[in-house]
Amino acid sequence: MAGDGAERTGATRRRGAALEQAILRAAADELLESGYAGLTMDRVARRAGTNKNAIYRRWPNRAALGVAAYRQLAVANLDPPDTGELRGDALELLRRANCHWTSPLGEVLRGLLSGVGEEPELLARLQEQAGAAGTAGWLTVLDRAVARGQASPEARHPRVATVALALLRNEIVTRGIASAPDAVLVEIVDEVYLPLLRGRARPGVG
Amino acid sequence: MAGDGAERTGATRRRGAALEQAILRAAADELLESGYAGLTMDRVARRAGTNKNAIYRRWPNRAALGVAAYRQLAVANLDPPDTGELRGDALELLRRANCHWTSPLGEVLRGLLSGVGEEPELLARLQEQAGAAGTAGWLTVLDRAVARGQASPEARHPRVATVALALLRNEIVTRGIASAPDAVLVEIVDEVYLPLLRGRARPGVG
DNA sequence: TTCGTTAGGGTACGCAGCGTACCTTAAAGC
DNA sequence: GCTTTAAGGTACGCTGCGTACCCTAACGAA
Repeated sequence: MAGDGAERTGATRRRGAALEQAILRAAADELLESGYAGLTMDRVARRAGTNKNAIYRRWPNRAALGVAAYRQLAVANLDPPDTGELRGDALELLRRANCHWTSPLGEVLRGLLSGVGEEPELLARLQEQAGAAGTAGWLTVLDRAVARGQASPEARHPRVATVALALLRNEIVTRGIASAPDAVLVEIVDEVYLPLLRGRARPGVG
Repeated sequence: MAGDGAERTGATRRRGAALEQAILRAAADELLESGYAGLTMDRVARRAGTNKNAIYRRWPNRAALGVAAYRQLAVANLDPPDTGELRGDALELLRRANCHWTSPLGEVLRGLLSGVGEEPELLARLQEQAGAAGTAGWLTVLDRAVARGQASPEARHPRVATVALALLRNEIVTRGIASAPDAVLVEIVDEVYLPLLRGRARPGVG
C-alpha cells in the first residue's frame, strides 16, 4: 500500500499532474489511516515522497487538501434497492446510509465535517458529493412506489423524499455517535417517513 | 464585562469556587468575543487574572473548558408560542431556532460542535442542554393543538414532534450556513411537518 | 499565634503542527 | 545547450496546548 511514495528514492523527478496525484493518494491514505485529525502536512509530504512546498503550491491549507483527498475516496453509489415495497426500500436505503457512517470512509467524512469548521465553501464541496448522491436514490425509490400505487405523486418532493436521511443524519450528528441502532431506523421509517407520505397523499384534506 | 479579571491586581488571592467562577466567566466572555476557535488557554488565564495551572487543575483540556463555559451562557428558554393555530406555533418555534443559530450564542455552539470533534462525551453534554430545551417546546405546542382538535393524540411522539427542528438543523449543518432562509422554514412546515401530522392522524389507514 | 498543608501565581519549557522563505537542482521547452 | 519553470531540501517563525518547578498566600489545626 502507498508504494508510490516509499520507493521513490532515486527515481526521476515527478511534475504536474503526476505529482499532484501522488500527493492526493498519499493524503487519502493518511485520511484512511489516521482520519482528518491525524492528517498532517509533513506526513503527507513524506508519504508522497515530496515536501510541503509542492502541497502548498496546490492547496492553500490543510482543510482544502483534506477535502480534495476525500474526493479520491468517494465511491460510486450503488443502485437503489428494489424490494417491491416502499417500506423495505426505505429501510434498506437508511441502513446503507447508516453503515456508511460507520465505515472508515464515513469516519473520515465525520472528521472532515467537524474539522473543516469555519469554511462553508469546503463544506459545500463535501456535501455536493455526499448529499447529492443520497437524494437520487430516494427519488428513484419513491418513483417506483408511485408507479406501484403505494405513494401519491405529491410525495415526489426533494425535501420530503430525503426526510428519513435527514433525520438519521441529525441523530448521528446530535448524539455524536458513529451509527444509529437499527430500532431508530425502523422508528424513523414507521413513525415519520411512511406517515408523512400518507399525509401528503391527500393534498386537499385539512 | 469581564471587570473581574482586569482589576484583580493587588487584591486578595481567590480560591476554590470563587476562582472557578472567575475562570468560567472569563472563558465564557472569550467564547462570545472570539468563538471557540479563538478560545485559548493563555488568554482565558490572563483574562481571569490567573494562570493556566488553575485551569488545568479543574478541566483536562481546552474542549472541556469550552463546554463548561458554554453552560454559563446557556439561557433559559422562552415560553413556547401560542398563536392559536398549529401552523403559526410551529413556524414561530422554527424561526426562533433559526435565529438562535445566527446569534452570537449559536455561533459559539456551532464552533463548539465542530471543535469538540472526537469527544462524544462532551458532545452529549452539549446536546443535553441545547437539545432537551427544544423538545419541550414542541411537545407543548403539539399538546395545545391536540386540545384544539387540530392534531390527533398520535402526533405526540418525541421524534415526530421535533421533526421540523431536526430538518432545520440538518439544513444548517449540511449547508454550513448560519441560518436558513425563511422560505425554507415555511417549506419545512407546510411540505413536511403538517402533512406528517395529518398522516399520523389516521393510525389504521394504509 | 504559630506552623504545616493546601492551592494559587509566575514562569519557562517541550512539543507538535501550520505556513513561509530561500536556495539548490532537475525537468521541459526553445 | 540555455533559459525558464517547478520540484526538493531544509530551516525557521509562530501559535497554542499541556507540563514542570518553584515560590507564596490563604486556611486550618494545634
